[in-house]
Amino acid sequence: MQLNPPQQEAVDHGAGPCLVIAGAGSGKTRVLTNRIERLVIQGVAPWRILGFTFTNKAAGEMRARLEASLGRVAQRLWLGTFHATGVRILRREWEASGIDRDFNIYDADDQQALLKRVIKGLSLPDGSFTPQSARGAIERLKRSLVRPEQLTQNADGFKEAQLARVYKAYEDGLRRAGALDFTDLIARPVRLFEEDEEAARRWAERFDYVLVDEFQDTNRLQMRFIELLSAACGNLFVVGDDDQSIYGWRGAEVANILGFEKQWDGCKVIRLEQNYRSTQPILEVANSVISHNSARKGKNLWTAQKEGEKVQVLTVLDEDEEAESLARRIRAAGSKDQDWTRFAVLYRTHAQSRSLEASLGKYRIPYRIIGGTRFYDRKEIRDMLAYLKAAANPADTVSLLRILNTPPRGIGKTSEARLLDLARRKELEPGMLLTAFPEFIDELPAAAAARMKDFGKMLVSLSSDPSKDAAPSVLERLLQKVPYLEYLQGSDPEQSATRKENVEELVNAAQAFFELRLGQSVSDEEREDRVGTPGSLVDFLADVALVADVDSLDAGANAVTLMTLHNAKGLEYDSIHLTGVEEGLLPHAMSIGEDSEIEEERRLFYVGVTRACKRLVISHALNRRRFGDTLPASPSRFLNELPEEWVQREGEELAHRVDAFPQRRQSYSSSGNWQNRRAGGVTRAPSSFGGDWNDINQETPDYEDMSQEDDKLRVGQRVMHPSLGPGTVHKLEGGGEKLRVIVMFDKKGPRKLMARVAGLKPL
DNA sequence: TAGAGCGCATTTTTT
DNA sequence: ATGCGCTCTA
Repeated sequence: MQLNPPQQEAVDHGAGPCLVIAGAGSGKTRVLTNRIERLVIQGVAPWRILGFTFTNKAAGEMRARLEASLGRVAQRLWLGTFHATGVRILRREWEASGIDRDFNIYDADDQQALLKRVIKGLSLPDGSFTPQSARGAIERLKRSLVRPEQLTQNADGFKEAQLARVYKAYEDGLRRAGALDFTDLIARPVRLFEEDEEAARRWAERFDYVLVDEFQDTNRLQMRFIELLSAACGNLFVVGDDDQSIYGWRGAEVANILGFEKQWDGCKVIRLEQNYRSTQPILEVANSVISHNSARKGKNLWTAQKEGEKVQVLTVLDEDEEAESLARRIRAAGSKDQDWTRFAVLYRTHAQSRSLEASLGKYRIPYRIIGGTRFYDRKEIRDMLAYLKAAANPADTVSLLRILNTPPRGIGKTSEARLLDLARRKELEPGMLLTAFPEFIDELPAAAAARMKDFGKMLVSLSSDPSKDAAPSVLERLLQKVPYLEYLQGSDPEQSATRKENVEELVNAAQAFFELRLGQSVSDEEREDRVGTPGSLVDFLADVALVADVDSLDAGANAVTLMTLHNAKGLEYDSIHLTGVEEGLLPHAMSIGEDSEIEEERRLFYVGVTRACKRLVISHALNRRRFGDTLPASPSRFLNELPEEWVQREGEELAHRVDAFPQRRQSYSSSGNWQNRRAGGVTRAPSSFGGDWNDINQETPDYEDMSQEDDKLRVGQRVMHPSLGPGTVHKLEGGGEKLRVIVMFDKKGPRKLMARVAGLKPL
């Protein structure tokens, strides 16, 4: 398909700043990829092009497309999220930034665990901060590049002085654990550039073209980052849609896009208003609703697809009926060709997925959920990762405390408190006491001391060198040494099966990651951004830290997709069911009041509507369960903003029935059962790593057998290769003449070799 | 120290 | 409804 004139103009834009206002479905991804392609073809070095995307997945897809047209050079493009790019820079600038080269990344959960400990330790008056509120406040400060010392000096009032203390202690905690939080990943490079002119110039001069996708959702800090990195070339090309700005709560500033023209002299503005995705009725609905917003550039999407069914608006009695009717519709529409990937069900909050899941399960429609409790957020996975992180870095106190007594090993709260106290007196991290200074532990009561020393030994034995040991091997050793699976068994039987599966998934993910690295030869330049030997524990942990759930959305699974409106950004489906369009939910109760917040909710609605290609069903229930009991719900104000000629309403008469609002309804699904369906129905992408590892035998290596099979090579043996250097045997495959060996080389990472010709010498 | 039992807040959205 | 943190008992 050919580009239309404004698209072509954007692709061909030369030097200088350019703002592309790209309406929903107007082909902005095509514009971005074609533009990068054009630049490279005209001779711009790929590594001098810097592109920011909103998710890792978007970056991956863009790179894949470019690889298809440009070939391998596309791998050298700087394409990624702000966070991933920040990490890349920090891996090279760790010294100048005053951080560890192999810094840890703390996510929201880790941050809160740390804050909880910090707040407790400061003994502030009557819980003036919850971990959540402190995290929010600190994040805002970091986004404005305010450091703890500055806040301490300029604290305005008692409350802020308290916050300054929390902030300071939190930063100390991060530093001692060698960790950065998400915001640091951008704030630290920005701070470096602002304080070190030379570094700022070095990095700005690295890039000839800077491109930003989803520009409407950038915050001030990210904007600063962009400015600094494009300062030398001035070729800043941003693409976005002010009507789709839905991350204001996370600090995103629509002002970045609304004021872009003014900020950048000689900025070219291009508008993409032809929509290639949706039919006319859908677009009419979208346009009509969004026109009620005032803070916008204003545009009118149009489509050549004049045919199309009207948008349906359904009134139903309650959420169970909503789920039921939606499942029936999907069943009817999808049973012909059984292609479930064409359908998506959207909602405002994750909690709404429960009844939807129940109905889909009942009708035997395969589905998967994006987000919610993300894979890497599950307790069992976090526990496993905490073990791995603590093994890699015992000073990571957040991880260490998480697993100190999980599974229970007789180190309870009292012992933990004593350990922390001892650590404070010795000015060492608790993990360092346990792993490196066991003699100090003897100062504690004997019984607990013995258990702690055992724990420390176990931790040390997991990996002799985390930056060289293969990630899957360490994980296997962990499962051998810690009776974690047995511990799961103890919990409620419904859940324990699922949890075990999840642990297996993690083992698979580690394995897949290792196999992915096996196939990659890493250039010296790329190695600068990496940490640890490819495929090693440290490498794995660094990769896992940045993964979000949308990133693992596996297009292969034939299933209906369930997700929040936020997760749906950038995606499209033939048929969209937009559920729970009620006051209090969309717009959400938390955002009713402020006009600007209502407008953001309206944009969220708009995003939902514009995901649909052919069919859009919007539903609202007259009763909704909240916090356990059922309350009446009124239709969303947005439903009054629809153009009636393009809409077909159904079930409206329900609202006038006397019995539509019963005092209190019992939930009629037999309680507790949806868990079951969830476990059966969810098809989870195995991991974020797309590596092809089918040809690899996944069995757990059997150490005994291997040593009998070949007396020279066995798993775990140290070997020397003429050109690849020293390494450790990771796995043996096949036998006799065909014996192949996977070796984890200290410098080069994993390689698969024919044993007969590899010329390996045992060490 | 661990597990049971009770009261309480929780649900907005996520890189 | 559920999950967490707190208290109390074995």
